[in-house]
Amino acid sequence: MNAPSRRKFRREGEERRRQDLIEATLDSVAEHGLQGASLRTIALRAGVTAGLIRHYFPGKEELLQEAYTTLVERMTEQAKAALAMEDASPRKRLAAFVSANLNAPIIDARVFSLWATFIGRASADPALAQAHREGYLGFRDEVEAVVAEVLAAEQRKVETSQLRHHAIAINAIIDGLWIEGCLAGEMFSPGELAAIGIRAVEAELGLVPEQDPEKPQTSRRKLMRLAQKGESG
Amino acid sequence: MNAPSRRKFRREGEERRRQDLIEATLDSVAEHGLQGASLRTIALRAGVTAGLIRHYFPGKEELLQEAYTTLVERMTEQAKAALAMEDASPRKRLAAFVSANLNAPIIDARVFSLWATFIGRASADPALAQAHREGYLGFRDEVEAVVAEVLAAEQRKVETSQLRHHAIAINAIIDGLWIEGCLAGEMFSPGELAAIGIRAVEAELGLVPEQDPEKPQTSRRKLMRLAQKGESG
DNA sequence: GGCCTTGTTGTGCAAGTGTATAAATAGCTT
DNA sequence: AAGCTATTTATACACTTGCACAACAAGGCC
Repeated sequence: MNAPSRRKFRREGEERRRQDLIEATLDSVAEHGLQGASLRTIALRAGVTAGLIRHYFPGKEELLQEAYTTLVERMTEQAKAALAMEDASPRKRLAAFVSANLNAPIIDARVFSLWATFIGRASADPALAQAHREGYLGFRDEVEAVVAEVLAAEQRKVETSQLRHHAIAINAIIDGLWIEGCLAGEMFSPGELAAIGIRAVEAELGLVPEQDPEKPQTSRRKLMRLAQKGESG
Repeated sequence: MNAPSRRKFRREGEERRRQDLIEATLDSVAEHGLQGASLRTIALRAGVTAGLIRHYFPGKEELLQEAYTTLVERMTEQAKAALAMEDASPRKRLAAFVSANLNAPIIDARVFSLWATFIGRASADPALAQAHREGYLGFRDEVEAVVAEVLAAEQRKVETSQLRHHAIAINAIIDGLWIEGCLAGEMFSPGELAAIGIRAVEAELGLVPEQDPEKPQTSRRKLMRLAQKGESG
């Protein structure tokens, strides 16, 4: 009779369990920060007991590192996916890329919380720092590639240093707007951030605003004034 | 003889002690994150014993909140200080503002680590979220004010919604570059980030690039091409 | 069915946590 | 010099933490 009644359990495949544990870790960190993400909390969320974690990970630190790596991969992968449209014009692809990065699901409070929590430790933890840098540089390279295509399509030649500067600036625009959207999404109407971002990116590249059929004179006048000032200076 | 030899101590003024404890808290968080910032660690750093903290703060949470408030105040204050130059032209002031935000001491790994650590908890902690929002909106209002001055000096009229969009975009540019500089300062040559930022901001506002005495034709040609495209579109 | 491997649970432990509170003493007041 | 008071130390406590390990049972294999 009242045998200690051990908890029933199922044996899951290794890959599945590891992924569940990583997901539970990310959930815990997003909700309660690194301090609130204890092995017991994580295990509870994953539907297992704490001891099991040690069977898949050498220690807590390794679990957190794998969780962060997973997060970075997921973020960059999602972001780059927006560049996949092969057929569209470079300019349209760039706009789609910016737009995708400034809407759900990339604009997301949970992901931002995770990003900030981990990145805050980057200056103290070389492993985190490197994981970030790789993700960042990969992202920037993608940006630089599209920018090069856009400028080529506009038949404009720029030096490589200028290209790099464009990529850095555009990356900053996207990052900055991403943060604002994640932290205070309700302050912006739907699509507003994307519109701001696209306009800012195109301004950075010196692209002529697309003709607005409503009032085409505006941009024409603006351009004339620009040219005039150029002559006089 | 061997009396238990209690530790010697000095009585400091309340203001001084509170400030020391807050500074020790910020140091601890910057170095080891929220998880590593225990009362004992903080007290050790401040040169007191842990029990004393309870004499100045109701609990750990309140100490952390005051520390974060202090941090935000310090950051926004420093940033706004760059706008103080009353005599310069609006455009020069804007450039100086951008430049100040993209150089030391505002570009600083420790401050960034603190910012990220705390902001990562903002979506879960309403108090942190509000502290951030107030600081952010204050900053953006400053940006918007300078932008308005700059555009007025250029005799350009823009709607208030457009003004807001400019401020949001410029804010994003500064934030994004600030992050890049804090996380990977050594990837940029001195002044490079500021140069990128100023150019991006001026492009956002549609300001004509300042005439480069070395090769003035370049920008003139560029402007002519811009104007031409405007005519044809 | 019975066995074996190993994924999984449960318990134990030392170290560390925030909080509470008693004891001591620094420095002002008189 | 003596006394007071409030700052500061020190200790206690209940609780959590990461980690180690022994016991167990799930599910494949023969």
